[in-house]
Amino acid sequence: MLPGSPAVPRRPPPPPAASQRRELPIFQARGPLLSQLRGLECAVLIGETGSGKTTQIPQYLYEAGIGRQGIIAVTQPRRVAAISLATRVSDEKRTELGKLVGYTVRFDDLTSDETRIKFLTDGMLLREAIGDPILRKYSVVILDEAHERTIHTDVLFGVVKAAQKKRKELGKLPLKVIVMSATMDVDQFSQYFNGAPVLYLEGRQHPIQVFYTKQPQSDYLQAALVSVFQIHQEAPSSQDILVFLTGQEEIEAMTKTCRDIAKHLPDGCPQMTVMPLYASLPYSQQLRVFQAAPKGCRKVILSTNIAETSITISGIKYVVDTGMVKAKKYNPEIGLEVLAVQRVSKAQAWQRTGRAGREDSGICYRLYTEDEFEKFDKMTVPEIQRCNLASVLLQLLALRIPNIVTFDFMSKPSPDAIQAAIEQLDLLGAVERKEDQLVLTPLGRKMAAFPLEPKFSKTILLSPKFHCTEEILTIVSLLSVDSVLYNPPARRDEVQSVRKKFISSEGDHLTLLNVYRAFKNVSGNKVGCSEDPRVSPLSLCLAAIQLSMPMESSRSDTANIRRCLAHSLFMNAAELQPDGTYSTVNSHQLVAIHPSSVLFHCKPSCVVYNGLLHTNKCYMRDLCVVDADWLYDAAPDYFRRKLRAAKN
DNA sequence: GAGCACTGC
Repeated sequence: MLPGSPAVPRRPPPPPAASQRRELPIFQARGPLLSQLRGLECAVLIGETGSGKTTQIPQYLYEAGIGRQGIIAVTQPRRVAAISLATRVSDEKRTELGKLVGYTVRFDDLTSDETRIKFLTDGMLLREAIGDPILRKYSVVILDEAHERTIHTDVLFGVVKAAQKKRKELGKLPLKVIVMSATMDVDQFSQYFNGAPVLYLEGRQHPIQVFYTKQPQSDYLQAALVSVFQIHQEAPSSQDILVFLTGQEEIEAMTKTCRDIAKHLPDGCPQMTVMPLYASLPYSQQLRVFQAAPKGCRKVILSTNIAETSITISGIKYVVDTGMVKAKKYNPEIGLEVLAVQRVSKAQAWQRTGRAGREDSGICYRLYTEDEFEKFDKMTVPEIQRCNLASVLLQLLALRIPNIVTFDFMSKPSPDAIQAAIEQLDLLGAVERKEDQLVLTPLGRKMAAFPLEPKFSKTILLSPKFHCTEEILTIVSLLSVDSVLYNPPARRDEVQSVRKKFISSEGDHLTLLNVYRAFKNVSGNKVGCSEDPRVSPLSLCLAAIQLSMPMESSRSDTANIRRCLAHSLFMNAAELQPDGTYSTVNSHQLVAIHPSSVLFHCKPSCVVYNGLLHTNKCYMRDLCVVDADWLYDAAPDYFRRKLRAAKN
């Protein structure tokens, strides 16, 4: 019921002595590697997992005096990785974390004037670039895990390339760029960085046998179940199994089925302990996958793609890959996110396979035929080509990029997606045309200061007008933490009944506010007491205070809060139709209230929502009941245009 | 009428 904890970094194993650092495969290559890197502006470094590249390269550079004039930055897609790597490297250097070696992630900065090796999230370096587009603090930027192609890494490619060029023109200290990746996309990286040399590092991956099915499988769940129990009957009980499935619902159902079957196994068959693993699972339950099963008992982990990259489990001998993943696509025409079960890419399949060979040789069962595999896409489509670009566009404009359409993307987003993002920012009042160039308005510049989606930044910035800044800050903070109302299928009734106590007939935003107020009372009035530091009310308050916003409370007047939401979410409005369905004001799309909404069983005549998600149906999520009049007041021009369009 | 991959600022 209450906020679940974030993935707190686990303390890494004790630092290896200098001799152990020398045993890493990469140590053999130290000399030649350094002499090459010393002379290069750009390099692409390819290394398997376990090569030690992420922990050692920054140290080698530092020890060899390369880049000592500035800071060596190492970016990571995930906070946990940035923090644990910094901890690891500072231990190896036998220094205190935050001195020579430090890290910066959102709301958590452990660096000092002495810091020379800095681990940070890719998004964080991008944010720093807004204040300093040529990254003058840094002498070296290492973009790690580049093959993951997160939207932030992709934008950083363009930013560091531009910074490098600019610094050269200005005759400043050169910026060295090192792209680190697993064995894919090599040519693309090298080409993009003007033919940068590719250096290969030996890994320490163990051999993995890969098996395909002989026939295509019509039911991958059934096939997975059969595989698990076949392995279970044949393999020694100390060898654990990791199964890749697509989502929470599916994983919970399969967990139950496996447990039921495991209860009725024939004599002589080992015990089995089945554990689900997905991101919205509370942290305490996620932790269970790291505990070794008792002797004579096999661990079977049923996971989403979270175990592909974010969570590494030791002791996995068998991987069962269904070849399916649930992933988001974005349709810019109607601003619709589609979440659908689809085939993985070849790269993803290899990533999954690799999870079987971390400590010893492994075995991977692919529940598809080799012919099917050959038809998979080579790479996963980069995130920048399948999501809403409003946030990124706002950041690029804050970076004063002269022209978004000609920005040097490694993989260009579609013109439609860029256009949709421009329109979205225009509706929010964040952009304007000046001398035929798109620039931020003063409001847009303030919006870029918040580490939030533009529509939520706008809501906060509007809140003083409605005298409800305190409430809006709370609501926006809670919206950004997905575990406030943790709701696993098994405990759904229980959660629903608890939530009933706090339900507001005015919608989900106000229900969240009620929950928070109740939580605050029982937990001793600590503002910002959310266990999840990612977006705490406190940290957003700080951002608001920096913009000198008055911290007013509307107290029991919820109409003002709803007015404020209507004024910032007017482009996400839907009206009840005579036939009982809902239709969006913007594109007359047929939509429904998501079952997780407190308004699911209600029929308010007019609502605004945070976003649409298409799964089996097109659902509105996070709704607030509003007056139709407020919408018109919020954006008269917009609604006049809509009316005209409707008449034509 | 009935359901939510994964990150990140």
